[in-house]
Amino acid sequence: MSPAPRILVIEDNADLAQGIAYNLQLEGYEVRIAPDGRSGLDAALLWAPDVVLLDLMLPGLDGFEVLRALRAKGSRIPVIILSARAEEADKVRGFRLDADQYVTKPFGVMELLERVAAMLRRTGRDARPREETLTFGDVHIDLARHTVAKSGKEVVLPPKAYELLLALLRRQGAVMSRHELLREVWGYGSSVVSRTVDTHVAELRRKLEDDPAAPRHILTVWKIGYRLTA
Amino acid sequence: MSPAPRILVIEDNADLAQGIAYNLQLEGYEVRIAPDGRSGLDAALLWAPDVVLLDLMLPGLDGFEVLRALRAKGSRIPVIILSARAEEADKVRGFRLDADQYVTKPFGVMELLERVAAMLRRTGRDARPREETLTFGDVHIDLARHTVAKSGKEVVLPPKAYELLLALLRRQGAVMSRHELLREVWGYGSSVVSRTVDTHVAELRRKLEDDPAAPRHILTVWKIGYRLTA
DNA sequence: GCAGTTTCGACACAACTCCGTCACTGCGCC
DNA sequence: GGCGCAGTGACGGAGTTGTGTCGAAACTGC
Repeated sequence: MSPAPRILVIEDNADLAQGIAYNLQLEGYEVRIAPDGRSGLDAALLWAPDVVLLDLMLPGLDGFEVLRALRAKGSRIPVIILSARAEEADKVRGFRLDADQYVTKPFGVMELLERVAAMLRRTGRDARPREETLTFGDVHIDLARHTVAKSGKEVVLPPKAYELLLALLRRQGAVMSRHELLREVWGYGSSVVSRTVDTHVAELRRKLEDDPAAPRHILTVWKIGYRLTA
Repeated sequence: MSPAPRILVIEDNADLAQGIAYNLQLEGYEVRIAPDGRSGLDAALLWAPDVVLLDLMLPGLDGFEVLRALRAKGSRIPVIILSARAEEADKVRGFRLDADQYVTKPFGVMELLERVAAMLRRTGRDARPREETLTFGDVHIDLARHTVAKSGKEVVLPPKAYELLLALLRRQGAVMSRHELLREVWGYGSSVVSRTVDTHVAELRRKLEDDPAAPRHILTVWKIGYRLTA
């Protein structure tokens, strides 16, 4: 097995960084955290990560400066910018400095993982003997092609439903509360409270269960949330 | 073994806080109590707990303000709100401020412990070599999946029965009075007096004992309460 | 502007909780 | 050892709570 892809997270908010790192590690990546621009830049140059997640608002050297310095040194490491500001100006500025992705906070973990995976696929660094396809029951999910098939027949899932499915699948077997799912898929700080999750779960059941009324894989756990089992 | 997860309890009711702290310590957590909003906020920022339990009605700085201040400082520590008010408005307000859980009083200790454990599991801070599965006889309980299985076959337990089972299991071997069980599972101040506990015990026996009429694990201790043995 | 998607409230329904009643069992007292 | 008393087990129905479903409104990307 070749070495795990390395992800550098440059983010000053320790809790957020930990959360991201944890989820990346779950995926089998090697993760390092840099709490400020200076150490982030050093790590990016010395540790040779395969992807950099870069917060824009950093103490000292800010994200833009880190990115500029990085490119000035000739590094072409793929950079995914994490930003609280959704402003167009920032986005343009980011891409001009050759950022590869731009994710605005709050973002869902699933979205981030998807982008990282896509990035690694693109650069060919994802050498892990990684299953590109997940399975439960007679449902197959092709991560690279972003498609879902039930007993060989392709099923079209809209973005939210797809991410919800991945979130449930990632914790295969474990219960996840509605709120937890909201955080993973919809992003932290999401204030959605109502039947939203249920609606999407219903959609998944409708499209993926043999008998949506008596689900065998996507199960509800009373007072707790949902659970997916193979 | 890595350091125990740290739990900060911000709660002005000393008895309640002590009770919660005691039970959390039993689980192996390091616990600190803050009796008001100001000291709670300080502790949350300086002591760096892994989870914060936050009462809403506090002297001085109230719970909402603490949470807001905490988030404003960029902290993303998971917060579980403890509230006497069950009103929807509060709940929405709490989630909007990015609370992670919302538990309304009166709550059972088991429920709280479950939520804390789930929270730590999610953030990956729970590095203790923690059993994810409990066993007695041919019954297995998977905490992460929130499922119970008897000789391999899954048994569906409603929330209260599940919590009751956990409560009994936690004190494996020791007798627990009905009153004690009420406090643990149903919450302090619970004034339930009648056959409630018995009913749920009966349900557990019905679903988990080979011969519910001659229980071998969930035993009655006359005039005292119940006891669970392996 | 349109088609597909997402959100969200309303309502019906299902699951669960609780508690009273009654029968029964274990225990002590005579 | 029988008798009465308290405590427990079993049962079922009323009430509560949480979930599934549906449809309309808001939104998004093209």
